[in-house]
Amino acid sequence: MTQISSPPQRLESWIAYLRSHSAITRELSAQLQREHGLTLNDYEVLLHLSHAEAGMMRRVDLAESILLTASGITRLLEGLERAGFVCKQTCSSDARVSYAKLTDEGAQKLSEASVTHLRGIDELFLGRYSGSELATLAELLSRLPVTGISSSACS
Amino acid sequence: MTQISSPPQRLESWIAYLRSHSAITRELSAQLQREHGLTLNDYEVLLHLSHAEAGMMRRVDLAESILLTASGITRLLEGLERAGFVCKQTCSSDARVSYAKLTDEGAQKLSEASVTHLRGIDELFLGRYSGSELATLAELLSRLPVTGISSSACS
DNA sequence: GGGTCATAGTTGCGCCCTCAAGTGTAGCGC
DNA sequence: GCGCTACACTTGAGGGCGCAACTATGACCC
Repeated sequence: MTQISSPPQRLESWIAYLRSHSAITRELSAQLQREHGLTLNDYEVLLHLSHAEAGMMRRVDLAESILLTASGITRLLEGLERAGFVCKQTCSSDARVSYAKLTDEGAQKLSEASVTHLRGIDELFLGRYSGSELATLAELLSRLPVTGISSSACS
Repeated sequence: MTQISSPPQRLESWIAYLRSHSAITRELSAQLQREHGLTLNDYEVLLHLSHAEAGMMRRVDLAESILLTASGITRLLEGLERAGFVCKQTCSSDARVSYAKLTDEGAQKLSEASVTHLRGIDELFLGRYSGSELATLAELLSRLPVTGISSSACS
């Protein structure tokens, strides 16, 4: 058993990665939930929509951009639609697709939530590094996979 | 809206962090599930137990070490007990605590799963960096929070 | 037009996890 | 011994999400 009795040096960064992610997202998620009633993924969706042309995206693209499955997006948007932050929009040229469109309330909500959320991210993540360290980190992390959903997404 | 219309440079590492984690854990989890019927957390539990004195730990300590709530651990261990990989052990000096103890089958399972899993981690994470990069990464990640569960966390 | 295949989206089912509330002990001051 | 608080753990309810199966459309070919 000595073979696994002590975590190899190599694994340390992996473990730190896992644990930190768990701790940080739990905290950020709780914050967002408490103060704005949003999930981390809710927030991400609003954010992506706000960056998109005309504030709308195809559901499938939305799914890919926040790394959720198609069904995940359906349910997530369900909640956001009920809350009035996004609305459905059909596509005239292809009846299969439907867009999710950010509403004014959604944009409003996003900008409110952004304040808290960005502060949280800063506290728990960004604020712990200098500018150059952040750049290093970004470079290192950018080598990691970012797909994994269906689609083969030859991104 | 221009205020959030383009993700600030600062946020890039945060986004990479989120996305990579999502992609990697989904893949590893699927791998582990497919080939061994284990969750990522199942695996972590077995691993922690294998490192522990006498192969056993208090449930509450186990919870903290894999960043799960008390109830999460109860349910997770439920599954592992049913599968015969861990067993319950009472404490003679304090009737409140019960230990989770790694069984021989559990140790066996762990060592089987380790092969696949370590390979997966290597492919998706470790293998993308040189030794010194790994050290840098480990150092950077070690500055992030690692608690957030109950305990004090009166946040 | 009628096959065949790819794609967008939804739904049923089930897992994992959290939160809040509840049970059974332990320890402490009286 | 009797309350009181602290702690370890369990349970019930509910949410988020993935997987697989399904529907509806579009594209292509004969």
